[in-house]
Amino acid sequence: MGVSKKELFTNEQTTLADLAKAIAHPARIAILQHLLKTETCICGDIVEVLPLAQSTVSQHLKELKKVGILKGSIEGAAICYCIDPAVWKSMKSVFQEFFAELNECSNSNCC
Amino acid sequence: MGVSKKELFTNEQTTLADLAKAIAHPARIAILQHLLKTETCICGDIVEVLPLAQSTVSQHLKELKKVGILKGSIEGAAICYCIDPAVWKSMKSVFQEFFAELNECSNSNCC
DNA sequence: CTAATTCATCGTAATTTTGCGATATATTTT
DNA sequence: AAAATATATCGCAAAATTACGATGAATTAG
Repeated sequence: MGVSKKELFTNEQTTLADLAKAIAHPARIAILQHLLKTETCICGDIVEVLPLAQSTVSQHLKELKKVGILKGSIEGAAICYCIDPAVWKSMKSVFQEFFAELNECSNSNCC
Repeated sequence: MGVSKKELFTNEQTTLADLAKAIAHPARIAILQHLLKTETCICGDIVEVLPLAQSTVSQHLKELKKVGILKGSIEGAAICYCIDPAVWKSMKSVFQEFFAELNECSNSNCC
């Protein structure tokens, strides 16, 4: 049974896994890259740059909002989506620290 | 319909998404952390450090092998799992470059 | 006020992921 | 050769993800 066993892992492990999951879809990468490229917030043209239906894009935006990378603010009829720089930097650190942990293997038997 | 539309995205986007997906589960983070902590390859005690069945752990190992972070070598009756330092470093770079792309938003209307 | 626009949510369906037990395969031990 | 050990794979079931169209809610335009 595909029961979720996430309660059996540490907070650090589930946090990193959740952050990774947030960017574990090309559509969400595309959304973030578009925001990074334009260097500003997006007020209404996200759906146009993605080959997906509006409702699907909205779901992906929701997942990015869930981990806090994106924040949306109401701007009249439109909603502006921005990358939260603080969360972005914190995410960057989390990944950086994880990837920094590698030391070369000292076991001459297998590496 | 949950159709996969990954062919509609760039290689860069799907590559990053696939790498993120590889570490998007606490069990796989735990496996990697254990390897990082012991600073050597693991020959046979992976299942013991995880709260999951042997077959489930084997599946998670398979997913890590799929993106190349892990490589396994037969060592008698056991199989030794090692982090591939080259793949690890390349992964580190991919994430680093992605996270380095942030410039502060220049739109004073919303940020 | 009404129509149009923008985005979220709901309902539904297909797909993928997660997990386990059972079984298969390979090696070592006895 | 037989038993024990280690790991992979199969088959299945539950859950999560992905996607879409339809609908709802809020705002702006006319």
